Amino acid sequence: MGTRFTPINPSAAAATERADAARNRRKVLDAAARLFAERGVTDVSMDEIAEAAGVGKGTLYRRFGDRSGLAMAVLDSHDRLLQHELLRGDPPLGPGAPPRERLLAFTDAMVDHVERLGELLQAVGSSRYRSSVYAAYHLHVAVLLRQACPKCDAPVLADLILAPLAPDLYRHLADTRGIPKIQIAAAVRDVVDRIVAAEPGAATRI
Amino acid sequence: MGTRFTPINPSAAAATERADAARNRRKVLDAAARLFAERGVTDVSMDEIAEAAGVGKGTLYRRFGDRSGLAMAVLDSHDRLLQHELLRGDPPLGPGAPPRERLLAFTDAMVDHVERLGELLQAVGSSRYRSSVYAAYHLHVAVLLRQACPKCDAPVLADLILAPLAPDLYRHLADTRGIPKIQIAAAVRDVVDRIVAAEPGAATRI
DNA sequence: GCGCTAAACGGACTGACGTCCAGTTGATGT
DNA sequence: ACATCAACTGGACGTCAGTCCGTTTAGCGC
Repeated sequence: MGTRFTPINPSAAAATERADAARNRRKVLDAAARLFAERGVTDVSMDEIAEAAGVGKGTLYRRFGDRSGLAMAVLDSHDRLLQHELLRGDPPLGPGAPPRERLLAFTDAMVDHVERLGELLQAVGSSRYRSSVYAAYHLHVAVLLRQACPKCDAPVLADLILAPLAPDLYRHLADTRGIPKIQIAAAVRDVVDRIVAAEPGAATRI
Repeated sequence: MGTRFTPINPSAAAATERADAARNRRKVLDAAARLFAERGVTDVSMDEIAEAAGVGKGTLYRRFGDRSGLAMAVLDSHDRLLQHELLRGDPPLGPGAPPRERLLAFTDAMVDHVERLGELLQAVGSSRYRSSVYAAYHLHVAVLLRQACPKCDAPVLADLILAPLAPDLYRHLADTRGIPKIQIAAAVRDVVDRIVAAEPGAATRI
């Protein structure tokens, strides 16, 4: 009687996914991405997405849990791309550069990410913190921090470094306060730089 | 035909507030505070609050705009208390201590604040950034930053310092990850310290 | 005291999220 | 091929946030 399948982790479904289920998942993701792009994330209802995808509401909710989960699934491909850059891309974003440079490249990339996808990220809301995507970014920062700043409390500090990149704050700064992206990115760089710079000789470690 | 009164700023109502309106405002705030405390913020519906307060739903929404606005109004007294400490309390939280010490005292106080009121703050959500309360905290930090770190981009940096104190993140760290409050507070202090410490001779300015 | 009017009141109404369950269908073993 | 069953499907339904508008009332000038 418990959960029969726990559709927890959405996009990359488990090994054996029934053909119709896979088809419907794609249809929903495509319809959602299209509607979100056309009319803005907040102005599209779940019913409309189900309708546009040609599936019932039950299906939609079964696969994606809730609105937040659907938003996460739509984001997934973008996040994978960025994760790929972090793990296998060219330095300084990818491996090979000193940790400080990689951290700075990472924050720049994240500012970009949030700039482009802020609306979707806002739709995800606080459940993002419990997602594997967030965990991956967190791990990335924590590992670099441990190298660049061995005495730091890297696991917690990593969250604090990610905090300024929260979509709510970013959109407040960019949209409401009208601060240009460059200036925000520079300020974030500055914070990271100051955190890491306190550690002497941290810049030459490859 | 426009907005007839713009009940924008809630709690401390404009000079001339009709007696029945004031009475109802109190009744709603009291009922909301009680229900929130008894059963948790997320488990109380707006209808229940209206019912418990003995007013109609229209009244509730007229005065507070939406759920977020009501949460902000309930928070207001707590925020006033903290603001009072910042402006007129004893050092290092209040005036008289060097800016670095005041900043550290402020972040400690905010961690406390979020620890106690996190649920309500989460109910407020991202509209908090547009509130006068946030503006006040922001100003406080920005002013101290300008003293402690003249070359910094204080206006933006102030937001970045406030970001780690976002209730979503705090509750994730504290509740989901189980990190003790002391450790979180220490990490936040550490960040601020590193931002400010880069500025030589900033610690002796009163 | 007595109308007058702007402001406040309250509950019916709308639309959206998320649940539930009875019916359907794709995969698997024989 | 076919039976079997777990997994999937879809739309009716419940709940709740937020809106609308006809009714009521507090404050005010006379």
